[in-house]
Amino acid sequence: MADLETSRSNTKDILRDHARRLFAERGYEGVSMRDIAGSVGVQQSAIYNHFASKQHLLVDLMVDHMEDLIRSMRAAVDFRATPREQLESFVRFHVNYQLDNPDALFIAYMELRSLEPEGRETVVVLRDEYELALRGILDAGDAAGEFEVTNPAVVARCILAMMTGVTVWYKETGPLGREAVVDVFAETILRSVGCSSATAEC
Amino acid sequence: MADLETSRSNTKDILRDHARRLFAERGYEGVSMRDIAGSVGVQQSAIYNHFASKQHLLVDLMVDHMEDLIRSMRAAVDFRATPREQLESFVRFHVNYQLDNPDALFIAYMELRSLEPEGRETVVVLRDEYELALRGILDAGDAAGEFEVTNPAVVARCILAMMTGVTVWYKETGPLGREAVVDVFAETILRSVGCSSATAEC
DNA sequence: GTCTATATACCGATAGAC
DNA sequence: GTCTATCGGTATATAGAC
Repeated sequence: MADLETSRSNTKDILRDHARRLFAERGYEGVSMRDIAGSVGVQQSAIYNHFASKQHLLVDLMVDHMEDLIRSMRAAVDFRATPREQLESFVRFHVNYQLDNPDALFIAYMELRSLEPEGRETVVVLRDEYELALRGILDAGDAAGEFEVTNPAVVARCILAMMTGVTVWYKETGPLGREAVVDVFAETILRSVGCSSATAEC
Repeated sequence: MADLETSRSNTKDILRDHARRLFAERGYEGVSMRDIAGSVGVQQSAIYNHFASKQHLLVDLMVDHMEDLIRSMRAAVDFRATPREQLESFVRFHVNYQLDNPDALFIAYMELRSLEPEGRETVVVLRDEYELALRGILDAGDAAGEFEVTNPAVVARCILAMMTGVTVWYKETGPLGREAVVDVFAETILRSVGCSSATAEC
């Protein structure tokens, strides 16, 4: 299909790319349809040929992102491995994904409040699905005696919050390389569940 | 001073309380001066008797919050104690403060982008001061051999992100008590620096 | 599918009466 | 110090020419 190859450069996709960046930078409420159109180089009314409203544009971005995130996570984590290996894979996947797609993840985390009830419910279901995958790893590790986790539900949210925050401060141009950051996260999080690569426990 | 006793119920303080809640719920850009005034029960123009602009109102909220946060942290953490005790005090203080003042902390974390350069610089200095206090504890513990921290600067930010995220999901009315949440944070974070109350190491 | 022009509503901020 | 009234500007969304 030739269409698939050129779909990345059609107006709709370009609009999505610019809207994603602007929403992440200034927030949904802080960006106008004129801002998005101006960034792309079209008139404001042209957006309505591709999205029914500003709200539909936000929902489109968030749902597509969550579906891609879950799909990618499932491809990156081998759920037949040991809980320790699953957790390390999950963390390394998530931090890398976060650094590759900082805007999409930041929006998914922050702009739930800007969604009207219908779209909000759809996104929350997807977010819970992702969170439950991590919680399942913690539960399994706890049951197998590999981890020491007082409360898997709380710890899962702590771990996600810690990782999601990385985009707030990490700059690719800074003194710290990406691999080093990923390593620190993997080590810190494995330690936090009582499981360190430096100990014999795991 | 009788003035101090009644200052909590004057119009300016009431405006601050309502603005803080609304900014946290919908974001700075998502709240209008009419929204704030309507919530308090005055006309929009009355706000300008107390704050020069919407931006001044935001800066006022953020600076006051950061100063109170730092003052309270210094009162709660005994910097003559061992690094382990300092870290546990810091974490327990922060999570409790976060649960007592979820809106103020959420705004300080999220609305830096809504600040114009002048106010932004003021708030960033205060935020760095707070972050450096935590980083100092990690450095001291690392130097004393009590902690295993690969990169104190990164870990300090991880710990803060983890704690700041608690307000996103924690509901006081939920199944988990506040003390239990604070305990999980203290335990998880001490573990993440290679230091657990269950081990002989600390 | 993009344009210009416009409808309708709301925005932050100010002026002046009381 | 709060009110009513209003200014100039911008918001989302739509209509209709091309």
